[in-house]
Amino acid sequence: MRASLRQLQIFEAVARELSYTRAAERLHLTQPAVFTQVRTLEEQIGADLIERIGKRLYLTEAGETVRAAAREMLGEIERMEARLSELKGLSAGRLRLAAVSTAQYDAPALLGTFCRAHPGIEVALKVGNRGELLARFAANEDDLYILGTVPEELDAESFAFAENPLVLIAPPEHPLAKLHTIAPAQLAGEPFVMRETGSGTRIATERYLAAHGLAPNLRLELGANAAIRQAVIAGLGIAVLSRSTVALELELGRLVALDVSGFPIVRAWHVAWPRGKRLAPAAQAFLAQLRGAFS
DNA sequence: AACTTACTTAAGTCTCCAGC
DNA sequence: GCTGGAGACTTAAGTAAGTT
Repeated sequence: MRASLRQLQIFEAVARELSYTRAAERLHLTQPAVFTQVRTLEEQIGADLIERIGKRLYLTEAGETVRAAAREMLGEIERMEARLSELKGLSAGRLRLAAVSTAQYDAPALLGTFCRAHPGIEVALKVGNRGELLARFAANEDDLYILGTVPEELDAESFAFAENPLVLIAPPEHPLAKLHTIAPAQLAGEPFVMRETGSGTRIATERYLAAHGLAPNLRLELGANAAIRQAVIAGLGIAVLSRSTVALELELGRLVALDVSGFPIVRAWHVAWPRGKRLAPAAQAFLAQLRGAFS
C-alpha cells in the first residue's frame, strides 16, 4: 500500500465534514482535487472508504478504520511538530488565532507587530461571529481566541488587553445628530439595526436599553458589521457598533456618533484559551505582547 | 419545470525530481 | 542543463438529487 500522508489528511477532512465541498474549503482546495485524492486513496487501499446514498456521504466500515488510523497519525505528527518548534524556540512555529468579526479591524495591527518581531512564525487568523468562534473553541481548533467578553460558562483562561468602545451611530442628517448630552429616554422608539441574537454588540445594546427602561425597536437584523454600517448610512435606523468598525466613516462624516449619556460603552477585548491548554511558545509570546500593550 | 447544490469526469497546467 | 514522468492541482463541462 502506498497511501500518502496527504491522502490521509484529505480523507480525514472529508470524513469529518462528510462533504467533499466543505472538506475542500477547509483545506483551501477545489472540490475535484479532494475527490480525486480520496479516490486515489481508495484505489491504494483496495476498498471503498466512502459510500454515497442519494446526496449524502457515509463512511464504510473500512472508512471508519482508516479514519481512526489517520487521526492517530496526524495527531502524532502535530505533536512532533509542536515538540520540534519548542526545541527551536521562537525561530519557528505556528500561531493559530481566531477573532470575532468585530475585532477584524484591530487584530491585523496586533499581528503585524508580532510578525515583525517573530518573522519565523507562521500566523493564521480566522474571523467569524461569536457563535462560530465558540464552536471553534469547543473543538480546540486554534491556539488563542479574541472576543469581546468571555462567557462565564466557558472553561477558559483569559485577560483583557485593549479597550473596545462601542458607539451609537446615526447618519449625519438624523435629528439627534446635532444635539449634545442626549438623555437615553430620547432614544425611545428609535429604530435599531442590530446583529444576530447572541452577538456581543447586540447583547451590550440590549443591556443598555433595558438598563434605561427602553424596549428595543428592532427594524433590521444583519449578520455583518459592514452591512449594519451601510444600513445606518442609508437611513434605516441607528446602531451600536465598535468604534474601530466605523472609524473611517466617522472621520469622513458619513456617520456621526450620537452624544447619548452612557456612550461610548467602554468594553474591552479579551484573549482567551482553553483552561489548562499547553500553549506553544508562539502563543505564549503573543500573550506576552498583549499583556505588554495594555499595562 | 426551473433552479440550486453537490458530486463526477476529462483535460490540462504546474512543479518537482530522477536520469541522462 | 535538458527532458520526461509523476503527483497535485485547476478549470470546465456534465450528471443527479433535492428544492422552490
